[in-house]
Amino acid sequence: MGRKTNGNNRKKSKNSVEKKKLIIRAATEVFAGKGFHSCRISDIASRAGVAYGLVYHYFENKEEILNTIFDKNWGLLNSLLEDLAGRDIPLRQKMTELASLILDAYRMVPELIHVMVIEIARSSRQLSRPRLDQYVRSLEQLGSILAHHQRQGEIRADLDCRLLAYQFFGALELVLTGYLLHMLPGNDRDFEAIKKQVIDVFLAGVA
Amino acid sequence: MGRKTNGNNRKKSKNSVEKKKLIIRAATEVFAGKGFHSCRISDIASRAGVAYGLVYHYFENKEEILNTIFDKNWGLLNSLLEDLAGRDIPLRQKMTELASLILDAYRMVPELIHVMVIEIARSSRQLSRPRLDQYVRSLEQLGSILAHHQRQGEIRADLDCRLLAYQFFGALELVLTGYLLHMLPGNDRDFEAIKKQVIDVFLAGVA
DNA sequence: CCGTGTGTTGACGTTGGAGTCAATCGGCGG
DNA sequence: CCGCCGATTGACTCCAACGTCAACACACGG
Repeated sequence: MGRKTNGNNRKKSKNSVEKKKLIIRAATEVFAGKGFHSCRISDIASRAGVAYGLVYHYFENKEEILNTIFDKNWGLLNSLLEDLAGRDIPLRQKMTELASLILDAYRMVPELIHVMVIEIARSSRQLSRPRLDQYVRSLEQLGSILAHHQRQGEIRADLDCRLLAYQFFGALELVLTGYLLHMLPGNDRDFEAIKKQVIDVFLAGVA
Repeated sequence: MGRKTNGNNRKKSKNSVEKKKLIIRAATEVFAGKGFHSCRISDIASRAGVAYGLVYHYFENKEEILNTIFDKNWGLLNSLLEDLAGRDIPLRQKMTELASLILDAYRMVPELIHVMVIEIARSSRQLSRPRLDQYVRSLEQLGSILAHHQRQGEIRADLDCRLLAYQFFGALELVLTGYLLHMLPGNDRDFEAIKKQVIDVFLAGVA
């Protein structure tokens, strides 16, 4: 299968990195399709078109695959949030960028988002500590962004911003779940309308 | 263990009904503690203080236990929603009753709510059809309640009530999750404040 | 007082699937 | 051309947990 191993470093061939990605992609699809718990390593291997044992060559176990998927992608969300915290733009624009990242990501790679939202976020008990911390960090970050705008008078003073962050995230998340479970029908035009409504209602609610 | 089997019907002694409840209670605690997937039947049996095999005397398998828990309690939610749909009271009062049912239930039996929210609602793939249907039905019911008030002019005409239902539920749910995962601290006083804020923001947002 | 039933027990057989590993492949450097 | 070493394979071992089942307990009716 491998071709030229060009002048990279010796330890990891370029090919090996590709293989790892291949397995991650396959795992994402399988997790989305059968769920994390009910799929077997062999499902991932055969979906990726590699031997059973190879999965263990690249990953400790199933859990580590899930963690890898989570870390890489949740990191994107966190860095957007950190970025937004530093920028001096209207609240609406911040909320729009946040909602866009999440909803657009779904449009691009629905299986990935399925795994992120359904399989990981709510596993609670088996959600390993680092995972939970990232989750919490996102919420806290959003909370402090909101608090900043509250000081500017854009948000009513009597509201708890920490709680508001949970409310907004929750609303976004269940709307997404509706799509994931095919409860809500939707095409691209609808998507923009949804984004708009979620943000409008939130902003009108806190103003 | 058994005492008098009084003049009940012959098939099921009163005692047997109690035993079944005992197992359900134990299962709820265990599910909440270790998660549905990672707990064993033997965990439930020993928590209930009964023999392993007895669990199979009362239930087909682990899945059926979960379904039993779900059905009984989600039914309560659905009947409240149906009730609210028929009553002629202000929107605020309806939302308050709904939020109260959910949040107060948590205050009474946190482990149960933990299982309902975390373990069941988001299992999606393995969520058996009847379960999913009940879930959807609740959302639809709330959606039509909102639509009714929209016709009365209490909700802006440009909003999609179906989507609003998802937004409200989602907000409530993630706030609850915050508590369940101990991300949000809370005592009884806070609880009322939270309920108020979630409803206030929603109503202000849709008005 | 025995016979029948449901209630209850825990050891046992089975199995799905995780994780191991010895063997083979294949590219690259020498 | 050779030998090394990472990449790759899939058969095999092992075990946890499921679900079964034969036997025992105990209450009641006859």
